[in-house]
Amino acid sequence: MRTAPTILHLDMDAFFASVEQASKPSLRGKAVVVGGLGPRGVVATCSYEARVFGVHSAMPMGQARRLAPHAAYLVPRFELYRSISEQVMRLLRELSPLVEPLSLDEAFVDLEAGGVARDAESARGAGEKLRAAIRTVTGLTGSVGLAASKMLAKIASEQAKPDGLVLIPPGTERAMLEPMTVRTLPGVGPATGDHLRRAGITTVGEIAEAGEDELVRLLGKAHGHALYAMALARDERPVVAERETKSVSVEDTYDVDIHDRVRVGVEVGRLADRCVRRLRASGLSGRTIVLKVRRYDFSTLTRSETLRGPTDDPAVVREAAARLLDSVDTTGGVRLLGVGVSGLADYTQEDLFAQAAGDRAEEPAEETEAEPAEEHRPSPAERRWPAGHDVRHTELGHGWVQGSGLGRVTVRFETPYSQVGRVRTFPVDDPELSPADPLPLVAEPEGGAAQPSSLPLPLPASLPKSWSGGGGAAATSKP
DNA sequence: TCTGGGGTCCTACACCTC
DNA sequence: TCTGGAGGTGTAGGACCC
Repeated sequence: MRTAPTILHLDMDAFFASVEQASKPSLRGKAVVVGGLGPRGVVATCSYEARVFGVHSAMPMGQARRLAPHAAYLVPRFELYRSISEQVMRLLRELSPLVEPLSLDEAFVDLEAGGVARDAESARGAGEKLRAAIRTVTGLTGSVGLAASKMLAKIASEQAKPDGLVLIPPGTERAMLEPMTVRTLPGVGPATGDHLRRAGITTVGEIAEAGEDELVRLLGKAHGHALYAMALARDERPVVAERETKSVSVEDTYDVDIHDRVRVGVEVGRLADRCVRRLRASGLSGRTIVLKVRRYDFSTLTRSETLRGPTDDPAVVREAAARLLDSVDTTGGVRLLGVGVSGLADYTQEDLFAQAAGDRAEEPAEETEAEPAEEHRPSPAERRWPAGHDVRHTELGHGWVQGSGLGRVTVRFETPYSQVGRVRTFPVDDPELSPADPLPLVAEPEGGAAQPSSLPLPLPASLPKSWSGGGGAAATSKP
């Protein structure tokens, strides 16, 4: 393990919710919950103000609404979050070529590989400059952890939240870890946590005391060895810049369980098409087709089939998924269906079966979302005007959708740079109202690309010209 | 109260080949 | 020739992460 705390973990604070607060002045300082708004939606992220009421990620939306009835409930806008994430990742790459993104709002950086830090002092300096640059470029806050390994850097950034920086000095790691709960360690979730608790192990120190053999006996070889090493603060995993994709999948949870077997088949076909579109967009093909079914009672099963060679042919994937569905009992209803492809390759093998199926194989339509099934369509108002999305009125200017329904849409007219705006309600088909692209969170400087000279880090190129976050977010277009 | 979506990794077992 | 492993592959499920 390295001797200097030169691995940095960045975690943006309440990312989706913070982006929404930055783009909507009326939500600043308020409880904001972002997630699926349907009857089976869950919370993706919520602001710190919402957490005060006990709301947290992965919580069912209904429960969140009971805990925080006055919070703002918004549909995620992944295109917008992705574009802001790219700005942040560019700042990280200014520090080092070794940047490992974990998600839109989290990444590891190897500062030593970038030559920007050799010791605790220079690492801390780089971390503080990064936080300042993120704030300047995006207007958002991120928390930074610095340590000699990935595991410890991640624990440090967790301690730093919100809007802070924590550095774990080398040599202090074991003493720091000992009293912490086992759930602090990556890879210990509810099941492993319970397992350990039943064996009388609740702290990291107790894992170390129990010994490696006992851990392996309790949790199996891989998990046991890994956890024991982590408890001793041993983590040699390098920061890896490029990760190969191992599988591509799509799935949908339905607002109401599907009982009709024909309809289940139709949905599986749609999911197969969507999965192939994603596969092709990444220039990939795959050999193993996986069907996932979650039944009415939440029991989940998967069925898979491995083909002779990789394919990206929609007809082949549809047919394989249909064969897999034949082996599944769906009486009682299904709440979720999914189709995935693994065993990926970056080439396809024309197999005879695909050629035979060729005549029947029409290309999947170039749509971004499959049409939801007729009987579960969201109302036209909800579909056209998702909560939180940006709109433009010919006279009143830029705003966002506060809510819609019953033929009306309520809009608050404000921008990231304005005061709190006023609310107006319109008929959903008002010709003066149209969906709009999100605005950058930080106003571009006068005259375009010119940047102030006092910035702590070089800025990336000016914001993307096309901010295409408008229509795509999934939650309200779900069947 | 009622549990998303998109992934990764591990384990266990059956089956096959050497 | 028979038999018992070892090891690879395919399949299913579980846990975990963000």
